[in-house]
Amino acid sequence: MDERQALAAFAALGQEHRLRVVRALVAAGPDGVAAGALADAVGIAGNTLSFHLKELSHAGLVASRREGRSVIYTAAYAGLSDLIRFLMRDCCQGRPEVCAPAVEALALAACCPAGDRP
Amino acid sequence: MDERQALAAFAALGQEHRLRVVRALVAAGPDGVAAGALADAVGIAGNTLSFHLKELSHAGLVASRREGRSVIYTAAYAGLSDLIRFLMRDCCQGRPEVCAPAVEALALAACCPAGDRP
DNA sequence: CCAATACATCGATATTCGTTGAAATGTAGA
DNA sequence: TCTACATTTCAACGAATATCGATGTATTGG
Repeated sequence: MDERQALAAFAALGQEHRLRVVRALVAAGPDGVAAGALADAVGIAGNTLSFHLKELSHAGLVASRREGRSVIYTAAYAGLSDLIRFLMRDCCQGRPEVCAPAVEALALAACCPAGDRP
Repeated sequence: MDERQALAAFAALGQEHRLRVVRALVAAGPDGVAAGALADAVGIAGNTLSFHLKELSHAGLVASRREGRSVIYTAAYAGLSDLIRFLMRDCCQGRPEVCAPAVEALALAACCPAGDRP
């Protein structure tokens, strides 16, 4: 991932409705959510959502597939992971003790439903 | 971390010069970098950098301390970690096999200098 | 084929954001 | 104290962006 892609991704996430879309898709898992249902969940008009989904797609944060009349959107987990790696790359000058706790906390917290963690 | 903070953080990172500042600070480690040196590294005027640092500080992504005439900025590792956790919270509906590879890659990649990884 | 559903695109507008130049604040040495 | 240095604040301008309304495209069922 280069700086240009990372900028597009962070800028995409720095917008209320787009962040909600991505979080909804992250929580929904690989099954994804139809565009119409996303519009309801986020509370915006369909055309506005389309604009935001295009932005997210261009940033590599979501993917889409057509199913009948609906278009199903899913989170692009690889894109999210690349983004995080880009941000933390070469951190702490070879002194892992500085940021290892943060990474550890992430690994524990990321993949369990809320309330199901130690 | 709530949505408001996460939005501020992502919006802050979605700007070329601010992203470079954060990455420079992440790479610099806990010693930090003086504002003047940051301005040179990023290639912007001091007053413009001040504007961006204020934004980053308000988003909880950087911290600062005064040392003589200089103000030393450091990355707020806790803030970065919270942000990532917020983004990935409740992912993949309890099916960790979907995003575990991403988290694993991150843990391996984050805390080693480039070229020092398997 | 026609109508209805589900999304996407386009043009216009209003707001937000980043940069600049000038001035102010704070700190250290002569 | 006076001067130089380092950083911040402020007002204002130009550029980027989110939203809305209307229109366009694709898919399904009658």
